[in-house]
Amino acid sequence: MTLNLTTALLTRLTVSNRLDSDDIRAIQGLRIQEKAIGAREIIVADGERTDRCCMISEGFVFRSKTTEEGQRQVLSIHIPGEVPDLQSLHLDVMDHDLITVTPCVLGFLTHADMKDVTRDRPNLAAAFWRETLIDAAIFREWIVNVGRREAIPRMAHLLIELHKRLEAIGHTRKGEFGLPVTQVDLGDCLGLSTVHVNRVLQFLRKEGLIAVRRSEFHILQHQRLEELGQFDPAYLHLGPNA
Amino acid sequence: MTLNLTTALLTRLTVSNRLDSDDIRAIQGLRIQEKAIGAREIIVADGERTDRCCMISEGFVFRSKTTEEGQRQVLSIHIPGEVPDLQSLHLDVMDHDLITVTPCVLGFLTHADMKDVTRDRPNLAAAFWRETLIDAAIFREWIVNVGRREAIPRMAHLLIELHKRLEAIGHTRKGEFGLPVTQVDLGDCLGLSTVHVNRVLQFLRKEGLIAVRRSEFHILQHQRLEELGQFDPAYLHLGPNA
DNA sequence: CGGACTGTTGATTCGAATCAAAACCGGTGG
DNA sequence: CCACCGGTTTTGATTCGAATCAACAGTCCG
Repeated sequence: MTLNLTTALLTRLTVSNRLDSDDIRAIQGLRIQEKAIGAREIIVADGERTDRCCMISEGFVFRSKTTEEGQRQVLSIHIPGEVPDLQSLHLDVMDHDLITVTPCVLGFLTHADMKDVTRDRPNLAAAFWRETLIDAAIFREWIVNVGRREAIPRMAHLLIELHKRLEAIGHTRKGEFGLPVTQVDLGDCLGLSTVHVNRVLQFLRKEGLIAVRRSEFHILQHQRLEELGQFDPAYLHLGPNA
Repeated sequence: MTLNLTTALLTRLTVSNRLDSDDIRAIQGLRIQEKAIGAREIIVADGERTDRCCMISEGFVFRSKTTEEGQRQVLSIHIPGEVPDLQSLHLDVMDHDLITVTPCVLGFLTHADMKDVTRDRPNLAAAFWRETLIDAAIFREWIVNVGRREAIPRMAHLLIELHKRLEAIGHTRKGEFGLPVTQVDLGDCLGLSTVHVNRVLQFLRKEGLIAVRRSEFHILQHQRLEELGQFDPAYLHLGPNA
């Protein structure tokens, strides 16, 4: 069932890139090795070398680092269609962990194949390069989020970002999206303690901005939440290059 | 005097990339428009579109974002030989500011030329791609720094990082390096207030770890400062891909 | 000389971490 | 079916790191 894998990848790629029919055919021709994997499993660890990239077909994946004191910081949340370790194509050693948050279906692409297809099709090379640049843009925004925003706006910003990105690949239903993460996870994303995450979420619920039940997040007042989080979507670079 | 410009670029590129003689010739053949510019001047602003990239020949450049409340967060510090807006080649709109910290000599490369050279020489495309990936790796470490480290280790980490990067391009003299930034700047890099930056620097001086006079930083006890900052240089990806 | 940054100091406030304990939940197995 | 368990969420009390506020000293420069 490589079909679903390819579809997820193409859906995500065409959100931010203009691909012609030959590009699409080349993507469809890629060999992708499918693998289902459980929640909380390490895909690639900090310090490892790898000869393949991992595309997410279903589920959520974290990139994270853990400090010597055992404090974890999540660096990015990845959603279906993304290739969270695309950088391994040109950086030989992993400088962080890649770990599933939920049970996932992954598709593995060998570096050899990726190098072939990017050499043969400059437009695809540009598209994949661009994907890594968008990752970097999101990292930049996270630096601002963690460095300069207080807990409540920080959380608001994260939730809006996730909603926007999931919306772009059609994984939302009128403000609702499934995101099976714990409050511990959210704390690790935002550089906050679990206790404080809990209080921030309570505040946002009390204000009627969001509703959460189980792992379903529901954004009730988009406008107000975006203002609260000082959200400007420019950094997501959704939509193809002009 | 395009010679100095090209030298700076090549010095930096060969720190992290293996270039063959044809690659080097191609770089040397690039048209670079030189421009001297004062301190605290905006090179490209958030929201702008640009059709060229900016290479630093001399001086320091910040990438930064400013929140609605006027709080600035510095995203990265760039040193001679780097191309801090290389991402503009594939991201049409700037999502942050690029601003000089000191008087600088810059070299501008048109996107058209960059696209030509990367299309013709896949190895150079990979090298430039890799540069942007190393930028992203540094962003990731900054997320950890700002999100999970307290003020003193955070500062220690930044100083060690800068020393290592400057050392790689031969801009240090036994632990000393010139870095003409104010304490306000350091605060904006680290997500700390100016007052607290001052106290942290005093602590590091009192402990005999660093000495600062004017804009000259001197790292007196490397080992101890690295331990204090929990520094692991892997993320800098110095040295070419294995 | 005067003015504008820059660096320094002390007092106070505040946001978030930490500590500690309870309530809740979903699954497991008897 | 229910008791039990581990992980998660919630609550309250307390501590702590860093921001803020407010001066003041030092330095550079026109």
